[in-house]
Amino acid sequence: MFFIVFMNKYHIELRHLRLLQAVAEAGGLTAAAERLYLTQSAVSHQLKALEDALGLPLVERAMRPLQLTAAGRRLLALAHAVLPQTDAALRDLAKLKDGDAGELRIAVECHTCYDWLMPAMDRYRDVWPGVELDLLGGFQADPVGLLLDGRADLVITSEATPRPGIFHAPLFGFEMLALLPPAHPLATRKWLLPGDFAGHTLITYPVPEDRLDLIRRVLAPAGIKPPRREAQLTVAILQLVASRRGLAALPAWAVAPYLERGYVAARRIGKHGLWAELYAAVRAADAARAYVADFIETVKHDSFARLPGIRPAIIAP
Amino acid sequence: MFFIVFMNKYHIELRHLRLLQAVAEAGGLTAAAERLYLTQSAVSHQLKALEDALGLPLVERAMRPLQLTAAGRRLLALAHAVLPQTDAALRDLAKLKDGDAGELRIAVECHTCYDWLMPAMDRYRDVWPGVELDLLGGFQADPVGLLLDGRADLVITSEATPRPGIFHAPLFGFEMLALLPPAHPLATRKWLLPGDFAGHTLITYPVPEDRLDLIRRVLAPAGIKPPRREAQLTVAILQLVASRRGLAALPAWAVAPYLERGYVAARRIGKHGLWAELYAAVRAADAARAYVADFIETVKHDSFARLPGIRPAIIAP
DNA sequence: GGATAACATGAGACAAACGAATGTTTTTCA
DNA sequence: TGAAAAACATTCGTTTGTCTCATGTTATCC
Repeated sequence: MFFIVFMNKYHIELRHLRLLQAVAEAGGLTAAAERLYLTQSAVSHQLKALEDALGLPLVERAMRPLQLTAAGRRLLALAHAVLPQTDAALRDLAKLKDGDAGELRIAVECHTCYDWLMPAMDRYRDVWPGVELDLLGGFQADPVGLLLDGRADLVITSEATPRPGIFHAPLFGFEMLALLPPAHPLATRKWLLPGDFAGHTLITYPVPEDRLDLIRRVLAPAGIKPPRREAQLTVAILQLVASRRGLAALPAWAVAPYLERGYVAARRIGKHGLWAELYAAVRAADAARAYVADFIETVKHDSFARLPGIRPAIIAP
Repeated sequence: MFFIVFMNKYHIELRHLRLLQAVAEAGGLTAAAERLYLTQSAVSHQLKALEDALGLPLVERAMRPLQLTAAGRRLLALAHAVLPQTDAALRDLAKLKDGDAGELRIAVECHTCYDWLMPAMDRYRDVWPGVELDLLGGFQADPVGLLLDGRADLVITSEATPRPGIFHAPLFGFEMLALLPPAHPLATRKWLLPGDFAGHTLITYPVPEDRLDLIRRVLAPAGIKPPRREAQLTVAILQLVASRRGLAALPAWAVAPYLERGYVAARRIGKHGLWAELYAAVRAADAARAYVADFIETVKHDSFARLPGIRPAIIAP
């Protein structure tokens, strides 16, 4: 045979662009694998296959955190151009299929969640103008019950206990950080242990103890019951911590702007940190509706783009 | 289990967009399959899988030629937006790999080929401004020999006889049509047989008989040797046919504009027509160079977009 | 300089894609 | 209108590709 049949102009696929985007955003293969719900091995294999096919390295391997090469950046630019167009097209197809109108009454369990929910809702409104969005106010003892009552259509919750007729879509995992005054003695520590909270007042939102992850999952098991003081607003909690009235625990994303200004200090709770997860609960009958599924996708995508220190949700057992 | 895990948001791939584009351009699954170098079965399977995943039909099946549905047209719009961007990115990556400069001295065997070669070269120049393009003029007895002599870098030829060190890239297949004066008695026939040429003058380009497909593959095997008259230019040949000086055979694409005006009539040669193929011959060492491979791709793509009545090349044995 | 986290690699399991053969529907033409 | 031809669909077996598991290697952090 005198000549090679080189018909096989390698065919790049959207899968590869999604991979590269995840690697670039997550800053590493392992983190990218989590986002894509794949193993690290699969990501490594796929990236290598892509690089081999192109004949060019896409990431600088001899350095961590990983950096993209010039070729990688060019392909990432393609991903940024192409993937949103693809999403828009799929959204249009979904509208052709199920219609573009609907109603979404949203109840929120977690106080700080409004921080990211508002911008996500704004983005959602742009692409689903025909969907009526409503936010339900006030504290709810059993927010998921609102779904079954027909008084809400979607609930943001940190509980994913399976219930008949309810579908829990995982959103993301986030870290709760302990907050202390800037010059507090505990600030010398890399992370805090349950005992460190003894003898301090705990400043919290006005919710029952079993809704506070720090108490339910860390302090109560260790038999520690610090006195509580309640505040309605995030800024109020921060102000009380800064003025040495006690300690608090808030999601990392909620305090990031205050940490930058040195207003308070933050430390991990336990060596690996205290992680919680958020879910969007919907009626099972609604889970397949395009405007519902896309709201959940929008929230996830928007959160990963905006919130620091969050990680993909661990899929429910 | 109370709820479905609907993680599987279907992942559309570029392969699907290429498929849909091919179906839309070719006007049917079978023709699309030829262009994609797949079987009709594979195309049917893939399209059905895509439609099932989207939950929407993309083509109107109860009607031929096939028509796209609204959903199909929306997805085709995505393909038209996305695929050129992808090609551009891959071209940029190729330039990163192999550089963006080169030299391409092109020899052309077939007289009419300039019709499509010129516009294709213009398009190529836009994306490879660093490549020096030259057209070699004059008739060549052995054009592929120019490659081995180092006097040309690419030859457009209808011969694909394997030769050491030469790679033949198939471009496309085209039909040779017999041309006759508009009111000629033979014009009542659906197609012409070898015997129909007996007793008529054959008007041809000034090349040896073995370069004329009509003589070599149809008339000579049938033992028919009509008198020849030569003309340099395509319009001259057409003018001679129109003024009843004889018959001719030219590629379908070359005569299409004249047929529309009723200047001459055209008929198939044999029931299934007389088909020929064109190849781009390059030195094997050059076949992998990005600027060479992309020239070939550009010619193919441009030809299919512009030339009527061509079909994908049958891959060489 | 050892422990740890992150990436690479090889082998096997599994699923998706493809092709050959064949069935069905639509179109064409007598 | 009815037979032949062309085009699309379907079934089944094979091939190809993708993922995971287990393990090896490399970089980073104290």
